[in-house]
Amino acid sequence: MYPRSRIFPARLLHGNIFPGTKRAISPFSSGDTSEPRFTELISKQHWSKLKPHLKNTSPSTLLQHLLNSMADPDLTLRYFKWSQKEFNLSHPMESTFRLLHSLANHKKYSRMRSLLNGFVKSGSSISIHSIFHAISMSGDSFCANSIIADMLILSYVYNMKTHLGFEAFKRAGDYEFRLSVLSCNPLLSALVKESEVGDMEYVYKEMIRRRIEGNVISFNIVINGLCKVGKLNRASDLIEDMKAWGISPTVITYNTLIDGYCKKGRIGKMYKADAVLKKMIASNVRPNEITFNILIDGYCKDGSILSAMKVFGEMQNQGLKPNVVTYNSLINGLCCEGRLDEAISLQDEMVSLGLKPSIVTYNALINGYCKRSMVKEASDLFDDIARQGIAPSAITYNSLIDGYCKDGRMEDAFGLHKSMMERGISPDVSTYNCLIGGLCREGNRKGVRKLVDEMLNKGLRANVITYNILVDALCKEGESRKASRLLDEMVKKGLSPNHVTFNTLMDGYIREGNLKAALNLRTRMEKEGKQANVVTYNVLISGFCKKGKLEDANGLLNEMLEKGLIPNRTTYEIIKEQMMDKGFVPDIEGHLYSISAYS
DNA sequence: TTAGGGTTAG
Repeated sequence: MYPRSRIFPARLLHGNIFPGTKRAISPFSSGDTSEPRFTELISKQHWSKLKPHLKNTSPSTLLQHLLNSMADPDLTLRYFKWSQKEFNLSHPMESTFRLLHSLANHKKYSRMRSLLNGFVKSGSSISIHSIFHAISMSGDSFCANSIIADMLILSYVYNMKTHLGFEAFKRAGDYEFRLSVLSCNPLLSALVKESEVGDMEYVYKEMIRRRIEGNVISFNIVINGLCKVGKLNRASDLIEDMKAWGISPTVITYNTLIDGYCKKGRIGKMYKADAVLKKMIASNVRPNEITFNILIDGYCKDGSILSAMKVFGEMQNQGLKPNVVTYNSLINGLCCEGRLDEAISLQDEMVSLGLKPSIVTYNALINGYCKRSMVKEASDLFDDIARQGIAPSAITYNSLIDGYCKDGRMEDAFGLHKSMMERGISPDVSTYNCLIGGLCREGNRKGVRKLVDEMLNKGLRANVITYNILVDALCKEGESRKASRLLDEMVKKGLSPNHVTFNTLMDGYIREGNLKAALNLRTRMEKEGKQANVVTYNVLISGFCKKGKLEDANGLLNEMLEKGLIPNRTTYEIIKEQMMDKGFVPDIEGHLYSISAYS
């Protein structure tokens, strides 16, 4: 059963093998009658009696002997753990894997997991290659090799060392270790959570190539990953693929795709989400509470409370009970539209149904008050929830801090920042973004610099929003050149500028009359795969208007409509104030009438 | 080991 003859030359096992160890004092040397005594001491955990013997023999030597003597792996493991702790040492990796092989051969899987967890936690800098080499050299059971490798990957993932788990997954192919869904699914899931969707796709493809049998959960995770990065068609196709593999999509599969359309879909996304719902029903998969919650939230975020309310009614017609999440989505939707009275009525309704508002409910309401400049009400609600014994979250603080900042009450905002730290809630990047935004509005450059330094000193990294705030502030101060340097800096730091970044800087160029720079920036943005959106068009149309190039502005307007982009209030204000009031009637057939709706 | 709600930027 043990591979010693193959792996370890005989002379290593039977001779005086360990440097500094004399044969005479080796506890298991041949003819030594004390072997049963040692195993007895270990099994009875008489460590104090065992310890004196380890003055002459190194703890690792004893471990080697236990492994060679084919002692009960439980006993060896017990000694392994005690000796590591007692002598604050790490046994050689080879011994660890010989022990793992022994445990695998006895099907002691939970013991293996715990041993591997310890190995992974010890954070050794040994390469995956060396580890896998050690695994294959310390046992001759092909099956045990694979089980150890599988569990090792799982340990990496559980200990938040996903990159090592991924590396091990890649290398496992070279050693022909056969992995299973037990490690692959958690690895796929961790990669999605860490936004490493490219790596997730690699794992998925390799699973197929290596014939690792995935299950419905594997597909659900991959579909979720694809949805998170907006690859909705691919996600949709995968549902067909899984059917072809004989795996039936579940309610979770469909919910994931519906949520993908709600959150990442483009034009007509709610129509597409609804189409998935219909397909799901046609496949005899019944929607559950979560399906309805996803749709309700989707309609709310799409600005259609009316549709959300219809779905809310349909959900109840189907005999499904709305829960806290359902109400939170609706309350937040109403708050975002400034319909606070209705939001509060819904809160009353949920309480009357026996549902307890959560911190998420209160955060939505606090934010709603702040957005309508009702900072007093927001702050009263903040105090009220504290009195109820509900712990505010970082988001609660951030919402109120932002409310104070936008109200110009920077002292109060910093007071809350201080008190959140006193309560043990760490300010995050959003907290700093709110405060930095407040100081920018005041034109307090020195304060901004100090705050950015404080944030970085805390180990927090500026994100895209931080940069966008700073870019905007510089543009508003007429320093678009400096702002463009910030754009380069963020790219250098590995952040990818988004629509807001480009549109803000474009707006800065337009303010300074530099239409050419704005148009160049649009080209750069599209080269980077970001198509102009409504805000981009508004900025550029306004830029042309300011230069008196109304025909060009009209051309852009048509281009925007042809792309299916829906003009917003700002678009119509530009049309009215910068075109029509100047006697130019834009040629945008059929769309002109909408202007009256905004005026 | 898989799905849903709350904060910050144009």
